Amino acid sequence: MGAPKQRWTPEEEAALKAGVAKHGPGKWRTILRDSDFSELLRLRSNVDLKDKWRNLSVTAGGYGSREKARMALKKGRRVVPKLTAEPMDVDGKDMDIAHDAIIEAEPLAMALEPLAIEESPDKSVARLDDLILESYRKANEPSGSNKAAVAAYIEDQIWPL
Amino acid sequence: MGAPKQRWTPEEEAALKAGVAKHGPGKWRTILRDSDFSELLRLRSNVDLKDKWRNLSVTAGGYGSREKARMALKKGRRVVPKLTAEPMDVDGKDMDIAHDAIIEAEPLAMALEPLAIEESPDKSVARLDDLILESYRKANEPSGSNKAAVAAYIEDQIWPL
DNA sequence: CACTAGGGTTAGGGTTTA
DNA sequence: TTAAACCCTAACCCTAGT
Repeated sequence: MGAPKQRWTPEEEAALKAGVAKHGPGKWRTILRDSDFSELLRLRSNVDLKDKWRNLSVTAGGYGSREKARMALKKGRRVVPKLTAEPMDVDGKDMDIAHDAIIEAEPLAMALEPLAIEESPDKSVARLDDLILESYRKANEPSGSNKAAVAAYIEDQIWPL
Repeated sequence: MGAPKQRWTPEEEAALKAGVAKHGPGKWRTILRDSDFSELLRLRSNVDLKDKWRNLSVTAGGYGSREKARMALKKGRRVVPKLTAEPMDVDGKDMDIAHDAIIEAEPLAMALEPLAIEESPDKSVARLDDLILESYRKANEPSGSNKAAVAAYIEDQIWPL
């Protein structure tokens, strides 16, 4: 059998997040070709990136950081076979939209000028933009410095757990 | 207040084994959809099949109740990234390997590859036949139903003359 | 033909039950 | 206490649409 299963390392995860911050979500192949990330993500396909980003979006929805309302579920006697492994509505669509709004609002590469923080009632949005800018400023200073560190910086600041 | 556990019957177990022999391990949904097994496994989900197969694999290892061959597995790293449209290796070379593996496989549940039984009615069928019977023999005893009849039924469904 | 989006399925660690 | 059955969900697959 071919693929045992590849768990995402923190470095890969950070690289993906930085890549999305730079190019925007949906630009998986672009992120993969970007020399800033191609090394760290060399073992991942564009589809892998897409799937991982989806997972991140779902878990970032709050379940991950503060999950405890789980044991409330009760189990009933099964009468018919479980049709599918969870049809469940764990789609996370809402979260995806939120993320897209944040990231796509201003792909980092174009956002070197002061961000047009038109309104953004959600303060987390403004904070996010600042953090990305700051981290990339740092990234460009020490040439050839550790990309993973930069990405990890972004990660820790934005998605702390 | 609990979910009543539904123990696997010998018939279900035999159907699962036959299904794996026909489609290979990991094709749980395929096995479930196969009309040869859908009747017997109508109360089981694809995840149930997977879990049961795992249990069988552990048991087939021959470890006593006091042995535990727990998670000694380490995570290997994939060497090359999976391509978007990965070309599957279906040139028959793998079939030979799989065939050998099956013949030598003593813990039945260890490593089976899908076999194109319908396409290649050769002597490997007889080998498989023996394996299924053997594994079935291992499955239980006392219940009133006729085990041999069940096994014969399954075999007839899979390998009709 | 290459890529992405999104639903579906599997793998494997964790949890519960008997 | 243990093992079979069941749960959770990240990772991976399939495929329509572009």
